[in-house]
Amino acid sequence: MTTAMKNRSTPRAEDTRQRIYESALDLFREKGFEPTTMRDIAQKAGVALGGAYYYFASKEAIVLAFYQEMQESSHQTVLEALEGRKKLKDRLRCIIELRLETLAPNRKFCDALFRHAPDTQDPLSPFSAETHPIRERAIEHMSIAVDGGDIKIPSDIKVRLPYLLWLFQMGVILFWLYDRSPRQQRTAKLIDQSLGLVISLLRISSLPLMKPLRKAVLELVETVSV
Amino acid sequence: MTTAMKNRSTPRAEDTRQRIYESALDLFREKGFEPTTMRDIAQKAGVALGGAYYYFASKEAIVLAFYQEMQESSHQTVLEALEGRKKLKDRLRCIIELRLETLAPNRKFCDALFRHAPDTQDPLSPFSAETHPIRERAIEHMSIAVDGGDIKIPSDIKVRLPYLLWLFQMGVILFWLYDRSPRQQRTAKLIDQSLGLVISLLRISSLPLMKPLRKAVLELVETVSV
DNA sequence: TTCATACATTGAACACGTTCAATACGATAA
DNA sequence: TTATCGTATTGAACGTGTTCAATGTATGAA
Repeated sequence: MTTAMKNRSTPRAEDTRQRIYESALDLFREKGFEPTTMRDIAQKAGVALGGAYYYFASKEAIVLAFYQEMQESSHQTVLEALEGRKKLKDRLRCIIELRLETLAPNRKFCDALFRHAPDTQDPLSPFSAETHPIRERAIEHMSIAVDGGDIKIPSDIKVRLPYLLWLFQMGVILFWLYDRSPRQQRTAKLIDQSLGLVISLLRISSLPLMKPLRKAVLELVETVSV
Repeated sequence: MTTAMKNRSTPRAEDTRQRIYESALDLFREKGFEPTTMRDIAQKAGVALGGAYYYFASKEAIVLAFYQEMQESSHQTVLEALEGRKKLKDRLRCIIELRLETLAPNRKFCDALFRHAPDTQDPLSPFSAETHPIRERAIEHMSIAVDGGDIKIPSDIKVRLPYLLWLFQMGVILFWLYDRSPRQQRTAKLIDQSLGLVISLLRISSLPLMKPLRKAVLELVETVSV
């Protein structure tokens, strides 16, 4: 949608779009998503109210544009950060912490991203068909992290593991968004503990004894995610 | 809040409140939460718009009242349904299926319950202090299910297990709410598979070998839920 | 009966996200 | 230069959830 619009758009239009986008993010960062009104955004960008809707389908679509841009611009950074790290635990931690660092200045409005999350039909849901490309790239990071890691993954769960790790990451982000503890200490603790658990589970999952359990988990994942 | 109001209220007022409540639920069931307007509700109840707000703090508060009422009225039913069932798997399935049956006619608007779920500060969140009493009763059901079940639970996880099972139940409900498959077949599958997995995990967790893993899980739960 | 008071009810008004018909603009063709 | 046409921009208007000052109403005291 965004791209299609870009093709036909004047440089001038692209400029207006950018002004609206950045005004919105500034205000979101300052006041949060809900307290910021579309009238605020339009005014700061120097356009009429309707102008904002010419470039963005809705207020939430602006946040989605941010989500998309963040995902795209993070690709290279993630690859570089993974260089030299061999332990899977470090590689996963690396991805998650990078993401939180990027999100940190935008913590006040990112909750809007999860507003319609469970509704997979909603275009703005992280699980929707519309956000599929964004999601795939995030999952790809997990895939890379696993492949270059030090832990042997049973072949049967290997296909779904990146998706599960992405889910895990989304959970951490969600927790972090609403973590009111000073300096988000609880999130730090959560990451430590849950990463340890994930690694333990992955190690254990290789035991021949665990085959039936692995299978049960996989079937469940299939049911949930198809 | 509701109770405090009840104490001082005239029978006439209680009648008005009930009319508003039932009109709202009727409309929610028919059209869903969002498409139903407070003006619709007021009109159907035969009061002015402001009247609805005299009895309910917000549109979502009406849904919360429903949630509360459902939880209260389900207590006896759950106890009776658990009678005679010995296998933990059956006991858990029983509770979950009862809940889904109760929710089924209201499926169209229950998504409103999860709208602010992750924000534990939001009074309407199932995780908030305000909804603590409702939550506790639901968790108590799980406690009863476990206690009367056929599976020996390690003492260290026994305290937190009911809470975890409640979380599990909430997850199932959330999945069911957005399950578009015919007759919600996917939810049925999910319940079967996940219950099997839960039981397997509980069995395994008793093995002495699993002590460190149990501990790791417990610490994580503590971090998340404090 | 009359008044006082607390409870109950009203509907206009507000701010919001969103829509849309009308208009301005700017590049291209004549 | 002028006319044309698709793009860009405008702001009034709509329907929404919510607020609130004003008004009505019943009940108990005098």
